[in-house]
Amino acid sequence: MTDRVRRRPGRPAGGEPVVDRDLVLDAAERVIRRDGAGVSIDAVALEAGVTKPIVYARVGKRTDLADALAQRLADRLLEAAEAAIGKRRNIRTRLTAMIRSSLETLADHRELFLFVSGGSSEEMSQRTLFLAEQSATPLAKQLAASRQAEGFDPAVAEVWSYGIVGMLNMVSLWWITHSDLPAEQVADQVAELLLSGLEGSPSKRSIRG
Amino acid sequence: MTDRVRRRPGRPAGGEPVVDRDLVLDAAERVIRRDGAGVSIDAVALEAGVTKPIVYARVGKRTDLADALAQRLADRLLEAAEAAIGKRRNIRTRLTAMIRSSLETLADHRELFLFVSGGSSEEMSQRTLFLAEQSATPLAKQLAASRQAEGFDPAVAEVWSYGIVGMLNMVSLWWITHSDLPAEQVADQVAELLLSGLEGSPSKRSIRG
DNA sequence: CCAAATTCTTACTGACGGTAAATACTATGC
DNA sequence: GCATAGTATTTACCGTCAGTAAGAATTTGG
Repeated sequence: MTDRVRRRPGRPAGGEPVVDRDLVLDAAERVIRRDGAGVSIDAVALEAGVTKPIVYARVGKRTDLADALAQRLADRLLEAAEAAIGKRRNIRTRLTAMIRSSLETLADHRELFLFVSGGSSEEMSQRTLFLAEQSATPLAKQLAASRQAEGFDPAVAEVWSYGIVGMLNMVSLWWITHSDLPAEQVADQVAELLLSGLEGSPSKRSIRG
Repeated sequence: MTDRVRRRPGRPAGGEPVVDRDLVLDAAERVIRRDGAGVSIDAVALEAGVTKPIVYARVGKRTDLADALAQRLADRLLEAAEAAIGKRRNIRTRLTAMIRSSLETLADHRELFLFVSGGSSEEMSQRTLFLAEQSATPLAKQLAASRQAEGFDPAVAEVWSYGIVGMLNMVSLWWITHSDLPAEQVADQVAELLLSGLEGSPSKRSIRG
């Protein structure tokens, strides 16, 4: 696995690079899943069967690697959410399904999530916001539209979508690392808060304990 | 300031340690505020007028430093929130004041916030959760009590408080780094979402655009 | 068959977290 | 007073890792 035979140096036949960017990213995901979020670039290179400068040539610095993996994670989150929502029409059902799929997807990519969420200070906040933005933008659009349709001010959409993403982010982090409640229950509770708020009419619905 | 004259090695006169833990932490805050969240331990030591091993002797590893500073930040957040809430009784007013003070406190300690939120993956999540827990626990207690009084299941309190803290966290990060809306307006919007939820009765209140 | 272009590796640098060992001072016993 | 023990501090070091420069191996073009 890690002691894969290394290429000899030299220009490869056919004028094609030995590994392309996606293969490096795949390898990065594998090794992060296996060895945790603290992997070194050397470990990624080893897993990909190449050496460090190749990783730099294909994907760039560590920050760029994290950005690229964040993009992949965002794509997967979006895809999973769409699949989970499916043909449901009820707003609460849709929201709950979305939250639950988000929880489960992040749990499935636990170390990748930690890798992407980690990093040093400035870079990390940029990336977190990027990830948030990816998830938040569709949300914000939908929110703005529906708010406007109901006569609300749509200006809340931006703040709200960041807020919602942050809520999901933190709950996921907590759930993944410190809780063993079933995903369904957590999703229900978050959906309840998001839909009805803290003052939500008490008689409206009972929450699973 | 940084070119402070260095002591020669040896036990200092008077039998008193040269600096205590709090002085090191103060120095760390100063240098983080000045030079950003990416500071090295050497820089902290230099700012404190001592050398690296002293920093390790007083506060421990980098993680411990971050933990200690997170604790300070949490204290400050709590203090500011209590001062801001003051004698207000209305729940919406209280919540809005709390959110606004949180935004402004974090903006005031921007780099410190980034330092504490940063760090490497596993450590960072621990600390984020710790910070969240510090802020969330009082909230959770209050929530549980009031929910129970209204006939709700209080089990939502834990999930909700992490969710609320996450929302605040992300909105703060976004606001600090990417927005120039007035704090008051952002606080209003977040409070609206938290109190009434996405489905909040449209006629209830108009939001400042 | 030689030269140019390309791809990859070896080998290095610089910075930083963390620690061991040496150094300088105080305090105590005789 | 003087040696001895003890402690606070610095110097000097190690290992790791991100990032890069220089060189080796191979193919393509003439």
